[in-house]
Amino acid sequence: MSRQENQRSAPAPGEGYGGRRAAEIVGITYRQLDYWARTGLIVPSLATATGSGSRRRYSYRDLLEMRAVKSLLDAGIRLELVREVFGYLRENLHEDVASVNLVISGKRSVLVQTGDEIIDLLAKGQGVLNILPLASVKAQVDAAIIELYPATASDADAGVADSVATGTA
Amino acid sequence: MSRQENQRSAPAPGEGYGGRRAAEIVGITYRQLDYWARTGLIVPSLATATGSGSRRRYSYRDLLEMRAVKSLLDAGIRLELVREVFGYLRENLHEDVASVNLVISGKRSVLVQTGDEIIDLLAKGQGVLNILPLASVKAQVDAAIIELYPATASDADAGVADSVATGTA
DNA sequence: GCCTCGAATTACGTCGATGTCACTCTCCGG
DNA sequence: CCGGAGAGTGACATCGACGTAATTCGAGGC
Repeated sequence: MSRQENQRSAPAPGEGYGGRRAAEIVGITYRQLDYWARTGLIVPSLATATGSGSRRRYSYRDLLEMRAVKSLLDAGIRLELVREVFGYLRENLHEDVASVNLVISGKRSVLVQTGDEIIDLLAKGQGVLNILPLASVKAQVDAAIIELYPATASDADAGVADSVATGTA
Repeated sequence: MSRQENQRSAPAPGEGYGGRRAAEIVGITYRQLDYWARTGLIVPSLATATGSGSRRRYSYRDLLEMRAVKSLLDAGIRLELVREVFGYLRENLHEDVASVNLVISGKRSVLVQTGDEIIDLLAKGQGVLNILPLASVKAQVDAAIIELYPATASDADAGVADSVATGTA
């Protein structure tokens, strides 16, 4: 939406991330990436697969989404719920990725900034709250890129390089 | 642990809840109750099954635990994680059920009282937090008992009858 | 333009968490 | 003491979310 990243028939090499690379960076298996792409959970936005032998191309933003999915899975959340959430998340996710928490309350999802809002939800809501700090998602992706492919680390937009110093692997 | 509720060979009729009843009150299918009992997730504490034709007997506390499980499932959490959590929960669950929140942070679980503690966990933790208010669990069980079987409603210990007024079904 | 390498695809298997259904056995009332 | 109702059991099927292995086919190097 900001750069010239509309679907191009031939993305420049080195632009975006291939399937295997993306899976490695995010920390999932290739099979998961493939399954997610086929079932429409995370479709590569630079280039989708067009048959055997073609290449998927994932944007940096795609990596963030995939990492968010993995974090939710690691937290014991079913993929089914993740699917529902991401419909909402994609519409409401802007550039302020690093300062927002995703809160899943039953069927609804909200993006909140402060912890006080969470306490509000806790007081009013009857059920379970699932909270994902998006800052950690970005930090983990950036750390993985730098560790695995330092050359392409420029994809992470500038100004957040300081928050990566915590990643250790 | 407080009353004389050790395993008795013949529990008095009307004491505790049978399998079908328990499932109805908690709001799960009988198959789920059965599966949970077989796999050791929630074992009826008054009388376990001893073969075809025998009867399971669930205590009120069992109902609370099952309702907690259902709430977590409804929130999109995998049963596998629930199993891990309940090992901890059973050890640390006291009479203050109505004022505590269960917080699942990765592999660890904690019981917290105030919302401030949750914000602390949010700031320090890297991953997802799952929060279950136990008060709502008790409220839902009590409401269901009163609506379905008002005669046996004395099983819910006194002093909480006021908190049931919110239940509507 | 061909050839190979790597990425996608297909086919098949698996495992957990149930739904369905027929069957068996215990308990309780008559 | 006997019969039926109801509760647990077993066998089988299902569905999502992958794992594994073999197969295919586009894309870039020569």
